Amino acid sequence: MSENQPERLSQADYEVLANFRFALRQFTAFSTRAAQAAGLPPQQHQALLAIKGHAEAEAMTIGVLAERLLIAPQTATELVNRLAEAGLAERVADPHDRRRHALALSAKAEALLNSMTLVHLRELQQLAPSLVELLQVLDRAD
Amino acid sequence: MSENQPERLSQADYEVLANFRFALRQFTAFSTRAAQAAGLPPQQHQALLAIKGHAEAEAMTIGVLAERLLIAPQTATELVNRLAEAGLAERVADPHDRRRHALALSAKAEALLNSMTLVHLRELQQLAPSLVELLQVLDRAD
DNA sequence: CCGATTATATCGTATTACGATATAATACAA
DNA sequence: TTGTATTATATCGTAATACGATATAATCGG
Repeated sequence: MSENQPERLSQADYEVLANFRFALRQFTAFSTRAAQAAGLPPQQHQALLAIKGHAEAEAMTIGVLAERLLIAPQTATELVNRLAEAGLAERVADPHDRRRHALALSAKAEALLNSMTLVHLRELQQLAPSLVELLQVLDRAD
Repeated sequence: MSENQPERLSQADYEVLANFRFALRQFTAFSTRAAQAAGLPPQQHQALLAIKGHAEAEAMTIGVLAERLLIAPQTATELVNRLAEAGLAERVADPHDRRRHALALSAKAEALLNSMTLVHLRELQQLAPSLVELLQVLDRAD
């Protein structure tokens, strides 16, 4: 790829890809540690972010949450159960379609997510340059 | 962050971060599908890449594999057991330190990893522009 | 108004990672 | 050299969580 000949891979190609995956793992490990330090299983943090970070126009439902987290719908159900037990989110009946359950964050969840998001954005600002460089090396023809 | 005031987060900040995580999930989901289509559990694919993509100078051992995959050493042991059972890698006794086990890929593993890596690099070349843009939005002061 | 579809939920199970712990080899100090 | 700490890998039991199969309830389309 470094010579734009997709058929032949050099050792460097493997190394760049391996380094990219390592960088992604480090970021998610950072995120996991930050969530757990706040008393939050990482997937619950992801759910809070997905709910809060959803375009305000559309309603966030169990099904949409599943799509955004790339998990099966029944897994999203279970995840929302855990969020509810932890007092972080609750189901709000959708008056127009009583099959649907919209999701609302508690004040506690908003506060947690606020501080978590600050920390994550800062971390990403640190990581961004090297990630961008890795991505550009992947793309480079030389 | 979009105004470089780390104390206040806008809705857009949450959305950018949520979109970034979504993009990462999509990439790992792509990778998982590609691995499983090749008959490989995704973590075994990661292990092969980490072994192959390790700088040639240093030996790749169980412990180093654990560091690169960000897993506990005993988990790396179990992973290597599975790789060995699948005929993808084997332990090579280190003559200088008989506690250490170096790791060597089989021809089958090399072939699998070659085609997987080609597909991954192509996918990343597609994804790179939007990932870079997301990262730059995260960093932007406006 | 009825069969098909959609949204969510329940239950049992499988995978896999880890904590606690064990074993073997090496390092290093006295 | 010998004894003890340290390092590298391995074993075992357990816990977390995601999914397949399936169920239930609501809505849609004709």
